[in-house]
Formats: sequence, C-alpha cells, structure tokens
Amino acid sequence: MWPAVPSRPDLPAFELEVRERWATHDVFRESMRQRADAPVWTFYEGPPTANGRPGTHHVEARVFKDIFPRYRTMKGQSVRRKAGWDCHGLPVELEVERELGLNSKADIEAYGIEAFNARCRESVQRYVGAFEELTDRIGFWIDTDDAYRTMDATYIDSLWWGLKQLWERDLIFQDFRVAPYCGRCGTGLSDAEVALGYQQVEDPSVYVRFPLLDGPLADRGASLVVWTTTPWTLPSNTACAVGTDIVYALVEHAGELLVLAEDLLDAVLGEDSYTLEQRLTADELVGLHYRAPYDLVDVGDADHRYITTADFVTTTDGSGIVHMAPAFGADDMAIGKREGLPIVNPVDGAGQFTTGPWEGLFVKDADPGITADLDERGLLLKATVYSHTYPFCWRCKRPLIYWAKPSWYIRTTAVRDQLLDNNARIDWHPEHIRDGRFGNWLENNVDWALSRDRYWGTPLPFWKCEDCDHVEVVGSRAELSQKAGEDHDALDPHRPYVDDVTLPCPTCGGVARRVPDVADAWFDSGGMPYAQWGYPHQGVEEFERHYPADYICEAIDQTRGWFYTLLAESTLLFGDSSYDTVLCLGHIVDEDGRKMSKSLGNILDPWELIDKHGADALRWLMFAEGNPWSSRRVSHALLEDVTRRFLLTLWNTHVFFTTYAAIDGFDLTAPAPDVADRPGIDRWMLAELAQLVDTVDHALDGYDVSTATRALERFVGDLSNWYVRRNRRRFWKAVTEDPGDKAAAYHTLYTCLTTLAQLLAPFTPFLADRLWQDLVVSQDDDDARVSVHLTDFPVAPDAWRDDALRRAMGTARRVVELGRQARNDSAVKVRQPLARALVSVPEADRPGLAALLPDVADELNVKAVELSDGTGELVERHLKPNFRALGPAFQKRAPQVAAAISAVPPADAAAMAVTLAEGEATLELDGETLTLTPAMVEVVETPRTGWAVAKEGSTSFALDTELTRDLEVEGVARELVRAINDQRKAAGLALEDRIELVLSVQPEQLDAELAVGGHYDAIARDVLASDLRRAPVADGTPVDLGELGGALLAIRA
RNA sequence: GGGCCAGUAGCUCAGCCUGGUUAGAGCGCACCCCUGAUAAGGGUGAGGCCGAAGGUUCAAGUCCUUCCUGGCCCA
Repeated sequence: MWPAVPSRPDLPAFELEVRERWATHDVFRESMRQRADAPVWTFYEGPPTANGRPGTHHVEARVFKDIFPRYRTMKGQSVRRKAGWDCHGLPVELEVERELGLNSKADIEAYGIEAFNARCRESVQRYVGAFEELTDRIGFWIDTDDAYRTMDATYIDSLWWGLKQLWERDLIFQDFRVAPYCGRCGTGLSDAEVALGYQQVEDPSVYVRFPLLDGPLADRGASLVVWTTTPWTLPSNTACAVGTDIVYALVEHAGELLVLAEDLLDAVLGEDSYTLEQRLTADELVGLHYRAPYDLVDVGDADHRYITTADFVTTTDGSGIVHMAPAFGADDMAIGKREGLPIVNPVDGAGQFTTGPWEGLFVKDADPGITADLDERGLLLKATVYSHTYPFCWRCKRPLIYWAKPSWYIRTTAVRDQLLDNNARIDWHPEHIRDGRFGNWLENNVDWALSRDRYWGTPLPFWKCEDCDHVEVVGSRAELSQKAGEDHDALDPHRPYVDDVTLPCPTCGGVARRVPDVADAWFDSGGMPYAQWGYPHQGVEEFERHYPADYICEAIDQTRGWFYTLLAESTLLFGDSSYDTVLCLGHIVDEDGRKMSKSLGNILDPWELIDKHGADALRWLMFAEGNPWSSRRVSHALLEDVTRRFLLTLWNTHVFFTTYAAIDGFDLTAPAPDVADRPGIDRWMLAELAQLVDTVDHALDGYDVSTATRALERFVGDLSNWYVRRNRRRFWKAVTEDPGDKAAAYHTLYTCLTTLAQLLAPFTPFLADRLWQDLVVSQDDDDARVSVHLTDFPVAPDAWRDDALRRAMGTARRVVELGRQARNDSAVKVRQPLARALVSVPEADRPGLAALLPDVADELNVKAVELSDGTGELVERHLKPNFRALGPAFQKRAPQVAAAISAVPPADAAAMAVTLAEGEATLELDGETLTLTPAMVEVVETPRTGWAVAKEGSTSFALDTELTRDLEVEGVARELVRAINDQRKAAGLALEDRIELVLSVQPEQLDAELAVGGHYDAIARDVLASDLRRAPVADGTPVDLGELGGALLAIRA
C-alpha cells in the first residue's frame, strides 16, 4: 500500500514521529552496530559547558558535528560518537557565586570550598538535560550515555598523568610573571580569556613632573614630563624609559624647565606656549636619577629611579618618557629584569592597595585620589582623558590589572617549531586559518599560563615541601596513595579533599603540601583525546583506536581555545596533532547581520525556531546558506524561505509520486524497463542523478557542504520543475495507453526520490527518513531497510551516466526558454497550438538537440519544431569571434582580427562557414591573409523570416504565429477541456472519478469541425468522461470561445 | 596599530584558485500563464560602472598594488 501523503505537511510534527521510530527501532545504535567491524573514523566532541541554556549557536556547531559522522557511517565506516561535557572553569564558579551572593574569594572561603564546589558540580549538570533534549531534537546523533565529563576522577587522573609527563621533561615551571589579573575573581586570566573582554573606555591621562636629581639639568631645576594612563602604578615606579632614536627637548614653559620628546611639545604643552632651550639625545638622559612622587614601599639599597632605554617607547602618545612599574606591566618587568630593578608591589590579590593613603581601595578606584594628590603637591602638569580599549574581566566585567604573581607555566615555546610543523599538516577549513590566524598565533607562541588561583577545577598535582621547596608531581590517585602511604584510590580529586593529602618529602623528609592552584580549564578540554578514555590508566585500546581524530568542528572563536590546547597538548605529549581535519564555523548572527546578544534583545531561542519550522529546516539553513565559516543569518523569514524553496519543493514532488502511485496501484516488484529503453527525459534525469550522487559524495568527502547543498537544491528544482512537470501526462494517462512508458516514468521518479532520501540523510535526517518510510518501508518488510540511516551511501550505476544527454537537455531547455519568450512577445496563449517553429543552435549542439525536439515541441505546444541544418534559406549567417582561441594566436592583433570576423557580411559568412567546416578558412586583413581555424569562429544563425523571434547568444528561436482554422479548432478543444476540469474541481471530484458530460457548442459549424477532427473523443478521454452527449444543456456552464463562438456544458458524476 | 576574512541585482549568495569580451541562481518586485501537483505549479520582465583607484595582459568580476567600508581576531 502506498501511504496517504498530506499535501500540506506539518514538518515539525513529522519529525517527532520519525524520532519516535528511531527510538522504537534503536536506529542510532543499530547504525553503529552495523559498522562495528568497519574501518574506524574518528570524531572528537569539543565539550560544551552545560551551565546555561543551549542557544542557536549550539545548534550550528552540533549539526556540523553531526553531518560528517552520518555520512561516514553510510560510507561504511565505524564512527563512535562519544559525547562530552566541560565541567570546570571560572564561568561555573561565577555563576555559583552569583547564586550564593558571594563577591570575593574571601566570601567563598568563608562559605566553604567543599560546599562551594558541590554547588559548582550541581550547576554544570543542571542544563545537561536541556542540552540532551535539544541534541536529540535536532537529530544530532551523539551518545550522551557514553559522555566523558572533565570533572570525573578518572578524567582528572589522566590529566595528572599528562602533567607529570610534562614535569618530568622539564616542560613545567614556576615563574614570577606579569599577567592579566582580575582582583575581584582573584585569578589571572589566559590570553584567550582576556581577549573576550576588551572594551572602549576613557581612562585618566596624566602628565606628571619627575624632578631630576643628577647633572646640570638638575642644577637648573628641570623636571621630566612622564605620562601614564594608570596613575595607580605611580607609587610603584622604579625607572623611566626613553627611546634611543627620539629627540628630546629642554623647554621653558610657564616659568619652569621641562624635558620631553620634541615631537610632542605642541601636543602636551600647547603651541607657542614654550621656549626651546636645548635639544637632548636619549644618551644625554640615560642614567640620570629623578625623584618619583611616592615612597610607599621600602626597597632597600637597590639602585633605581633612573632613566634607561626601551625600544617600545614611541612618540605617538604621551611625552616620550615612559614610567616603569615592573610589578604591573609585562614590558616593565622585562626591563626591570634587565636592569635588576626592585619590584615595588603595594597591591594585594584583591587588587587593593596594602599601604599608604589608599590602603584597601581597588587600585583603579584610587586613580582620582592620586591625581588630586599629585595636583595638590604641584606635581601634576596636565590631566585629561584618554580613550582606548582596555581589557575587562569577561565574566565579572571589572577592569583587569596587569600584576606580577607567581604562576605555573607550560613551556610551549620549547615545542614551537613542532607546533608549526604539526599545524602545517592539519587540513583546515577554511584553509587560510592555518597560515593566517592560527599560524601567526603559533609563530608568536608564549608559554602557557597553566595555573588558576581558584577552586573548581582540576587541582594541579604538585606537592611542594614546606621545608626544602622540593616539588613532587603525582600522575594519578593510585600514585598518590602509594606516595602518601595511604589509600586515596577513591579520593574525589577536587578541592578541598585533595588539599588535605600531604606527602612526606623524599628529599628532606619534611611535609609536602599541594600547591593551591587548579589548572586552566582549557587544559581539561585540550586533554580530551586521552583523558576521555582515562588513558593511560585505562582505555588504552580505545585511545589508540581513536587517535588522532579524523575530524573536529567548532566555531572560529576556538582557534586560540580548543584548537590550540588540543594541538599543544598532543604535540607536547605525543608529538603530533590530535586532529587531521578541522572545520571552523563562523558565528550565527541575526537577520540584520548583528551578533546575537542579550543587550540587543535579538537572541533567537532554538526551540522557537524548531517548533515552528522543524529541525530539518534549521539544519538545511545552516548547511545551505553561505559558507560555514562566514557568519550566517538566522531568522524566521530565512527558515520560511528554505522550507518553501527546498523542503516543500521536494515534498510536493513526493506527494505527486505517491498520489498517482496509489491511484494506479503502482507495483514496485513488476520489472522496470531497462534504463536504456526509457525515454530520453528519463535517461536525462537519471544522468543528472548520477552527477548529483558524484557531486554530493565528493563534496562531503572534502567537508564541503555548500557545494553539496547547492547541487541538491538544483537537482530538486530540475526534478520538480522540469521532469515532473513535463511528464505529468505519463502518470495520469490510462495504463492501457502505454504500460511500458508509464512504468518507466514511475521507476525513474521513484529512483530519484529514494536516492535523494539517501543523499539527504546526513543533511535532513528526519525528512529523508520520512521519504524512505513512505517510499521504501511501506513497500517492503526487510528489517535492514527500516531506516534510510541504515543504508549505504548511494553509488550511481554507470548505466545512468550520459553527459552528452545532459548537455543536450541543457540546450533544449534554453531553446524552450526562447520559445516561451517568443510566445510571450507575440501574445499567443500556450493553450493555442501553433504549426511550426525553427531553431538555430551551434552546429555542435544539433545532433543532441534533434532527439529532444519532440519534448521542445510539446512543452511549447507547437506542432513541429524544425532544426536548422545551417544551409536553409530561412536563416542568415554571421560570424562571431571566439577570443579564447584568437587571443593566443594573434596576441595584440586579436581585437582587430575579431572586428574583421564580426564584419564579414552574411553572404560571405555562409561561404566561410562551409570552408571552415572543411578545416580552416582565410580572412584578409590589411592586405594580409590570415588563417582561421573552426575554434576561432562561431557561426551564428539568425532567422530571416517575419516570425516571432527570440535569441540569446548563438541560439535563436523563430515561431510561426499564423493560425489555421484547424489550429483554432484544436485550441477550442483545449479550452473546453480546461473548462470541464474546472467543473470537476468545483464539484469536488477525485482525480480518478468518471463523469458523464453534456455539452453544446455554437455555432454549429464549429461543433461539426470538432466532431470531424476527432476532438470530442480526445476531450472525453482527457476528462475521464464515460459518456459524452452533444445536446442542448438547460442550466449549463457557459464557456467563452471568443470570436469563434461559445459553449454550454454540464457534468454529472 | 597588526593579522585574517568579506564587499557581485532591493535581499541572500554562486562565479575568483585555473583571465576569454551577452556575469548567474534563489527570494522579493511588476506583469502574465496554467487549472489532472491546485492552500500547488509555471513563464516573462525590470533590476549589476562586480567597493574605489592604479597596474599586468591582446583580454580583468577573476591576477598584482594601494586605498575605502564592514566583520572577526589580536595589541
């Protein structure tokens, strides 16, 4: 039985039905079981953090993660789909802090680390259900029951192993470093995190006098003019830097002597407000001491507060003299180390002053007080505001400070060349990321700041002796038990439990305690290739089977996140890249191309989109709209668009097929005519299908969804708009008329639809399977074919391939377009048959087109379409130059030769066409004889008749619009058929219902002509009239036949 | 300030790697057709100095340089 297929589908409702079927038949698992022994193809899931509701951007990533594993499975590979969850990290802590109303690390510690971490653990599981539900609804086949969680003890065991490996190879070290730091969160931030929080702000811009203490300038009472946008760092000043190539000036300004860069005099002091006393080189300034404004911290005897040089000093801003505070700037620290300057750090871990008048104040909040103080003491020369971008904490939105703090580092710089080498072998999509964004970033690799002074994370397995500072690194809980001499195998490795474990120091016998830091959560996710299996403590076989990944996919913001940490860890631990191919997605933006953000209020909830349009529509939009890596728009309007444009076009074709298959009781098992015996249009459609299969297969093999979706959209358009429309009559005509032809049509369309279902399975898994159910499962009890997702990806038989036919049909369709244009221009309705038309196409296209002329004639309702053979009197010939051939042959003269070719008069052109056909022709140009080959010239024909002509390029169509009486009568017959079918529809009859028909046509002569021409028989056949009476009709429906007459008709079921 | 990407019809995008002289599609719009896919289907048309300027070339949407605009990433 062929199912009843609704012509107006509720796609989201169908998807839910399909999902039920998948669950009932356990299709997902079965699809993997089928391939259990097949070659392995590996996908790694980049774990999302489930501490918020999943958004539309998650859908994007997840459908791209889904499509290639589905494709690979259908191609016969074994694809394990292990899910994963990222559980640790500052975002989780901040969420919990908000819930608990905690504001600082002190608050957390007062609340208790144990209780706090318990809340964190609960928080990251809170939305797992929401993620799983959405994952399921969008058809992302990933095994959430088999998910790894970065907070699991076995996972952490693996990370500890990784860290120990690095430690043993001297790739982990502790150093005092200036790093971006959030005083509120009490932690340093990775570069990636810092990158998230740049904002345009206005900071104070102060110019401060630093009176000189040495040399003649000091004797004259001169001061340096020092510029800073962070007044709070002034108490920590230990030096000033000048640029070696910069010219400085001593000037008299408002009664005092000042030193600053000459180029900046006007900008800082104002034009004409100073008198130049003397130019100074940097060398003349170096070594001079000065008096800094504050002495909050005693630095002992160390020499400091003198002028030195630094290459980063410029004259684009400020005064050309840079204030140095090594505790609060990476550049400053570098200079400080070079000069052996003391580190003056009156700021604590909360970002607050520990001493002086601003003790207890967050440093940034002290800026106004310091500025006022400088002013009062006569040290402030000038204070304005400076607009620039400044980093803010990406979660708590408070300004970051750069702060010197002891941290643990991974020495990634030691493997920089290897990182570059491994990166060069990764198949990046898009390609430019490899050498561009990612490659450049690797070139400038800096050591990975690993430690975070926080609570909810993978604790660093470093135990440090209280007495001798010896560091013992532990590679698992088992090893911890062994070293501690206590059983910790079941320990929750999180804080605070792990903090309570002490080890005896193997060097001095003292007590070793764990360093308090946890690992950057990026270390967790970067370690998933091995940690997801618990490697090497367990899962060794799984790891080896699934390393490296064939494919990973995330959004572009992961370049310096997951893409980097995966590569860094695998390079450090295993020497190679843990992924071969990476697809880098662009961001999802709203209808106007704006980023979706809460503040703009333009966030689209994925459920709203899916409930309304369905998951397939959303998936298709993601795959088909633009490139995966450019930002793509999502909106209700766009979803409606793809639904109508693609999904419903396909659906309508499906409805057409099943409707007639049901009416005819089409029997699939009856033998199908050989492809070679089917009509040209069937062979053409199958040739296009073969081409489509190749295109989609090849595109997916190369991770190129755009090419695949474009080809699929084009094919579905051709199938619906050309094949089905051209062949409707073959489906509705009586079986007895031509059974073989009818079967050919059914089988051809059936093959197209079922193959499409398979091709679409990775893209739109719901609709694909629905088609499969309606077309295959309904006709077949074979369990193996219970779902399209259990089938092999299609391979086109060679018997389908016919490129010549594809080209010929292309020509035929272009000719039809011209024919329509000609009809349109001459205002002759399509229903009115015409006698003849004449077509001219380039000679190469003639043989192919000849076979398809009946189709052209039928489509255009013309009795006979003749193909000009290039010699007839009805056409005139012109020559058209072909530059592709002329260019190389004639170089600079090509344009002249081309002009000469175009100028050949029609009479000569005809002769030349003949000569050319025999090999080559000659042309006179400026008294010189040139030899032309057929490739250089195209012979173009133009109809010479007075007919309605349409042409495009070298193709033309001439339509004889003259009507004979016979044609008019036939037109009337067609008009009557239309009117009768209108009545059938008005009467609500089914397609296959038979009717009795009564009609009377006036005048009598027309009636007689219709009868003599056999038109009444044809009408009766066309409208399924079992009886047709030509008799007066009492209450008949009038039919206007224009000048020719009129009719009255009545039908009865 | 640096890196990368993008700029083609009103809109969304192909085409650019591999140069060839009428630059395509879909949507939208206007007009029209069809009425046995009908809450469907189809046609025709209008609409482009291919971001700008230089350069290379017989020939540039396509290659090169510079610039402009927008986006992303980084400082």
